Amino acid sequence: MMDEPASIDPDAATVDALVQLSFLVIDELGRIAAAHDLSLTQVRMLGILRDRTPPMLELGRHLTLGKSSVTGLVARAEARDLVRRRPDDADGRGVRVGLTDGGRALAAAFTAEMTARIDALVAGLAPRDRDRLTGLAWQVLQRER
Amino acid sequence: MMDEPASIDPDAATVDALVQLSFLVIDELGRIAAAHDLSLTQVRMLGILRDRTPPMLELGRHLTLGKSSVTGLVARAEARDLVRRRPDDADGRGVRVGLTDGGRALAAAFTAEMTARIDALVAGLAPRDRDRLTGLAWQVLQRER
DNA sequence: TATTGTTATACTCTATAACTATA
DNA sequence: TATAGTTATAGAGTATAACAATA
Repeated sequence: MMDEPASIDPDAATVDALVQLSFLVIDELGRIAAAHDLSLTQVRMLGILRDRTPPMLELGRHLTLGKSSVTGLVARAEARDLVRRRPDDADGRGVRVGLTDGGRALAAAFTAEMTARIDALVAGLAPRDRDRLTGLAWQVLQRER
Repeated sequence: MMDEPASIDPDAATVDALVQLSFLVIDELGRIAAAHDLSLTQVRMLGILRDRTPPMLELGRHLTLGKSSVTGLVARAEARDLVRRRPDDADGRGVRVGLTDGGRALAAAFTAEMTARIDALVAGLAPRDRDRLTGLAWQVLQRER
């Protein structure tokens, strides 16, 4: 559930450790986001937009959100001058979303704080162990694509 | 941000891998929860209540939620017969929250599905690597207490 | 007075359905 | 007719402030 004691299943310890670590990491990200008055969804949106200016639907696909959810998300971010909506030149129905300078700065600030915080989390590990953890996490991620 | 490319910082790869893996794990848990019409918060609450019958404020402390948030959370779960509220014998102001049989069954079902899903995630790792990952995750968690 | 909990209120996030404008 | 997006509406989650009852 997230604070299970290890039990009969020999892999329960693995599940446990992974789930707890994941909650820890996501909580940290949420805390950093909240300090900037952002939700994790807003943060993810800013991250996506750093190297793209997608139409609304495509942005929604990246976030696994329906189009009306994206409308609201973008509207709130636009009200804070973090993103901008422009009509799509190629498609008269389309609207493309892009970062403003302020949005870009906020995304950069978040990334910096996130890196510092996660680095601090693994600071207790020996460099070799840090590399092992990175490699193992990567292996798990690779199989999920 | 969650899909950063590795870059200058030698530890960026570690941050990246950890954040992405965490989002993956939490997303999976969210999917399982959603399949049972539960939010992650509801799931966490059920997990906490498996071996406790705490007062509202204490439940809120476990979830890092304010008391009014807990009131709503518990009210919705109570409406679905997952939890029950009882006056606290020891404190006339207090209300204790506990699982119903249905809530307990749902918590157990969730745990089983979660274990299966996370096990599947790490199924690609050699047993020795799985143990290493578990140990490393644990090391990180230990230092955070 | 301090503490436990609920109520009132408000805002974000998400979803479904109906609607508009363009393709 | 199909697609891109918005609007209307509704429910969950969270927070703050005001309030009730008990300590």
